[in-house]
Amino acid sequence: MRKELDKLYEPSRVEDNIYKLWEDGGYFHAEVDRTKEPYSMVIPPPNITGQLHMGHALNNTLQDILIRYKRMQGYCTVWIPGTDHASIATEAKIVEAMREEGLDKGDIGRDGFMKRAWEWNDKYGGKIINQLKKLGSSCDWERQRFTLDEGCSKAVEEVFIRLYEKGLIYRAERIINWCPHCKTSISDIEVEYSEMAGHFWHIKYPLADSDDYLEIATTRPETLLGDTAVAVHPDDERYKDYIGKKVILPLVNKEIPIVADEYVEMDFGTGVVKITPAHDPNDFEVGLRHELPVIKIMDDSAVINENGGKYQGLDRYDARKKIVEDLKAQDLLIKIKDHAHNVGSCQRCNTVVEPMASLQWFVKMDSLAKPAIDIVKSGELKIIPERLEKVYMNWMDNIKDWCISRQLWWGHRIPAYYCDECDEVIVSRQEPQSCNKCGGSVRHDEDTLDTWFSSALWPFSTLGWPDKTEDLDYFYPTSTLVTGYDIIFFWVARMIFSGIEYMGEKPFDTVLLHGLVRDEDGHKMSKSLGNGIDPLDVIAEYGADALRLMLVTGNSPGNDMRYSTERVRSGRGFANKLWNATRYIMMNLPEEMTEIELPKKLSIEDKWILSKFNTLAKEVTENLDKFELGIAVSKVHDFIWDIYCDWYIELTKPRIFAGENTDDENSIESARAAQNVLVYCMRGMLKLLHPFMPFITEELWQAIPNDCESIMIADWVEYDDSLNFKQEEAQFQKIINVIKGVRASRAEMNVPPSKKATLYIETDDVNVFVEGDILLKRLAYADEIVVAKSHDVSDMITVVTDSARVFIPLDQLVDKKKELERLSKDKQAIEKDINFLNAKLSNEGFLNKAPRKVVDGLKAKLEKAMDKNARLEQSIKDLKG
RNA sequence: GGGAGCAUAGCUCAGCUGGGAGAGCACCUGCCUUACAAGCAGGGGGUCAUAGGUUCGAGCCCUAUUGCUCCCACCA
Repeated sequence: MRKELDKLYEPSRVEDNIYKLWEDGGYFHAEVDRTKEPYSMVIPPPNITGQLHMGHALNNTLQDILIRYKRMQGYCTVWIPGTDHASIATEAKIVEAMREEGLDKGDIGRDGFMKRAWEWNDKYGGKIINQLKKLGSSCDWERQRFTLDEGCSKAVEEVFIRLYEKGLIYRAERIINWCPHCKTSISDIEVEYSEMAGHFWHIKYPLADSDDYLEIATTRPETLLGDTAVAVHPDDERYKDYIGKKVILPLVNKEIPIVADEYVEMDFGTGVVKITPAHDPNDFEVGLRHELPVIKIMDDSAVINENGGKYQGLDRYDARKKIVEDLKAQDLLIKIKDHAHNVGSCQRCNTVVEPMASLQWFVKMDSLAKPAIDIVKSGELKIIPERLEKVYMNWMDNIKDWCISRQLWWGHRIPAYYCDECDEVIVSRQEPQSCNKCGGSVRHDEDTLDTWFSSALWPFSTLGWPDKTEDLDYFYPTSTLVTGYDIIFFWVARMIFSGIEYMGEKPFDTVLLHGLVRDEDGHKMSKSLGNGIDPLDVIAEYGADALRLMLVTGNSPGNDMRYSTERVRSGRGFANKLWNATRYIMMNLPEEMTEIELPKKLSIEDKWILSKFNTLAKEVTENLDKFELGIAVSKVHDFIWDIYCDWYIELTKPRIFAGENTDDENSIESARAAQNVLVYCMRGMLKLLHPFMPFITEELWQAIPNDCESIMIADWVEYDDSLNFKQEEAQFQKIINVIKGVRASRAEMNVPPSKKATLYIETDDVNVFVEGDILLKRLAYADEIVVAKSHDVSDMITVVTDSARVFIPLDQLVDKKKELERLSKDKQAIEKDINFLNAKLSNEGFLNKAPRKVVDGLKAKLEKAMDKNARLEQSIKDLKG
């Protein structure tokens, strides 16, 4: 007995089982197969602290569509999953958890902390992986990786050492961004700037040798504690005479020089700038040029340190307040002006970052950036959409050295060792016993590396690098990288230069960038706003397929989209539609029909749909190859709903019902043909839809007669030229036009379907309409069809198409005046068309320059319009009698 | 300061190499027609932001303008 399908599709009852079937069947895993073309992707590894959010859902839906499509096409596919240790985010969470127990990092020490962190990873790291499965992601779970696992760590260490040996990694004192909350340095791109209302404090800096003073404007008065000079522009006439003299630093009462530096802009502020080399990147540069001392005035928590004199121990903002008060008291404050300026905050914790001079590790970017620019410029590595290439280029062109050391414990520890005796720096794979220069004792660098340092290696570290593995050899470079445009700098760019540097080859052929998923009102979904929608809730209520469909429909590369419950619902509606279409097939399929084969004798509507399906398969394939996923899925959706369900299924009903309980061989044969075509097209549609909606298509595939045992839809749809029936398609369109015309007329007059009528069809295509007799009866609500070259009738409702006139004898409804009005209206419309077409076709410029195809298309249209017009004229004449 | 995107039906958005404007939802009318009322049939609704230009032809290409959004940048 066949499994009977329920009336409603309930995704929650099938999705988990289906996923298990795939996993158990090893469907997602592929060993290297050199007889096949490889297609590989690496997942953007979600953070172990993370919860699946809509961004992940979109990202992984797109990837899953691509990998399933390629897998079906017969590529040897691999999609490598994994997670990111997310050093700063994870460490922050653990510290927070510890705080609740009344502990801090110092209490438990580095080893104790690491133990906790690994426990955290064991406990929560797998969570998001399971959530990805709910979405249907067909990752190769046997190849799952973690940025801190042994292999990835080995890759990180190898890269660090190689770059160091090449002179591309160096350690130096530079101004870095310091987060006083996370208590670590962060890189430039981890700082987010926002405009804030602030002030300009105009302060007197008295000259040392006179009563005169210089007026200085600053937005951060507290930094004056670290001033070691003031600067003016060398060409500034106002201050020329002051250069080389000294001012007395207010409150600190220390003499500092007045220097000339072109960095100062004469037109801005007062034209005099205080120089605080330890707390401003520009001032740091000025300081280097003038050999100024670098005085740090804050500690790790942005509290004023011993260099701040009486302000020591005050938080930076309290110090600001106090300093302003003191300046005022000493009559050194000239004025306070409102001033909006950009303030940088830590991307993780939103604390205002403090620029600070600090000894850190950096990656030298110049030589790494160049080939990474060239490879995109040359088109060897494609970025989709193309316009985002500019964003990439702009960043790469202006790239600065990358601060990679972090004062955190959760991460890859920097493989550098320092000699206590002679300050020798040793970078080595193995911990040295003693200094190789002086024999003194060494200590390991306390710091770890930026999380993105390890993610940058992801496309090859996951394939086994630095070992020469078969996976690496076969699958690298990977094929497509799918990620959000918001991490072009953090990740994409760094993977590109890393791939080129270490592998000598780009990390992927194509980057497919998508946008953000916003909430229904267009706002960014965020935890702090509390407007995030949990994909798992959506999946539980509507099914993963519905969510996936919503996410991919109308999605175009690089564009943001809005989450829409309404559209998820229509996704579920579509799943149900497909479910019921299959249900219809199975309800009407004889039990003994377990295999299908396209019959030799196909009716006109069979050829019509097969031909249309064939075109669909071709187009969808083309769209997918161009990464036009949204367009592809719309086409499949529309075909299934509008062509297959609304037309073809209805067309099979009269044939299938006629084939039941009868001995008539023709009827049975016709019913069988319909059944075979129904299943044939359903198979094809399920295949085309499978990458987008894998669960329901799999479930239905197993319900219909298919050529596989249990596991999937193994292959993609092939375009089949023998199924191209252009002529039948055109002919059948004539029948459709008549059906539509009749329905429209009847609807206009509120005639219920239950009221049947004879249709008198007047046409030159008698055979076509005779063949469509049985269909017309059902779909155009007729009890009888009379087809002839001409009919001599009167007092009937008239429907005119481009190939026929149809007369409907609904006597009591016929109102000559109204009929005339309706036909005249039709005629007006068609005349407008004809005028338009004639105008175009008599335009010489158009005839000479437009492509042949377009001209021919319009000519054909004109011909049809003229046909229809002639019929309308005839009918109007008849009516007027 | 530099750069990018968006502006199309009441709402949310497609529109792939320029060839007579599309979908979903909403709305109106009629249908429980033996797959589906989460449905079916029929229908209304758009100066494609504005102004120029290129072209036989522009929602699409060019220029300018307006409005919204985003990214980048050290102006103290």
